Amino acid sequence: MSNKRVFSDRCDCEVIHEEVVNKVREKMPKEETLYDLAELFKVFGDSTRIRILWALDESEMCVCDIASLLNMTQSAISHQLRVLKQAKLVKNRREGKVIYYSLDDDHVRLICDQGMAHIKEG
Amino acid sequence: MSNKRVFSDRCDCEVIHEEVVNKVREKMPKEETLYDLAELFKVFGDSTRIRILWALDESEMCVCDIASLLNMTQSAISHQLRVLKQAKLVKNRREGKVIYYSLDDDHVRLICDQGMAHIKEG
DNA sequence: AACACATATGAATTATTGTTCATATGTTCT
DNA sequence: AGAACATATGAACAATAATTCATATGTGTT
Repeated sequence: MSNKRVFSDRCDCEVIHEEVVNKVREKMPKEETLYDLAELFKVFGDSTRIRILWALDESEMCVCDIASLLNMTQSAISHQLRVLKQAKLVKNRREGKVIYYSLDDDHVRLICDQGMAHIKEG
Repeated sequence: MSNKRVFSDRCDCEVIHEEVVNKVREKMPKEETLYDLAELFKVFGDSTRIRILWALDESEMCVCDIASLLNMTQSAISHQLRVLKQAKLVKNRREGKVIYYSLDDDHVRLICDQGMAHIKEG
């Protein structure tokens, strides 16, 4: 076990286990990748969006229906659907005036299920 | 297919597919559960915390090591570790002055992996 | 007991983000 | 073309949260 101590730039304390830190550093994904991952989870990290995702897992729905279901304004829902779409979590199709939203892929359900499993253990 | 239209409280538009909405409403988990789920994902939704989780997946580490690895202050890391611990995503053990943090359960990895899978498809 | 060190924490500041309000876009129907 | 409706969007406001700074706590060492 190494106990060398090295000052780093912005850390006000010292590295205690340099070897471990170096080993872990090598295995870390690119900064950018982890940033993107955090951005993805940020999308799941809002109760309005989670409720939308959960609802769409049951059935495709139009914006008004979702707004009514969640008792929120059409505008608020529309803004959130945009966020979900940018994250490629939902897709939509148009049928006349009405736009139907649905889940875009299976990861959504898997991620939610894992999250639920964690909560239920509490 | 039902096309009844009903005004709802706070929605500025009308329910278009009442049956669908009612069916979905029945299947929705309790409001509180989905709130908790969102709170969980919120914890994953920060790049500092995601990097900490990823690092701890490689090896248990002390606070200084993590601070050094991520080039951040000890204080910032400590604050985030508290958030992670409250969410039961990490645990710690003391060895003298040093406190080692590690992942608390397997969901962390599974959730991260699903998230990564989603990103990589993009 | 005094000191050094690893970590934790409270308050302040800055940054980010969700919702609202007003309005714009795009579609259907007459 | 104009009216009605479903949805989208930009700006403003309010709420939340991440980091910093100063300092406190807890442990080991001399």
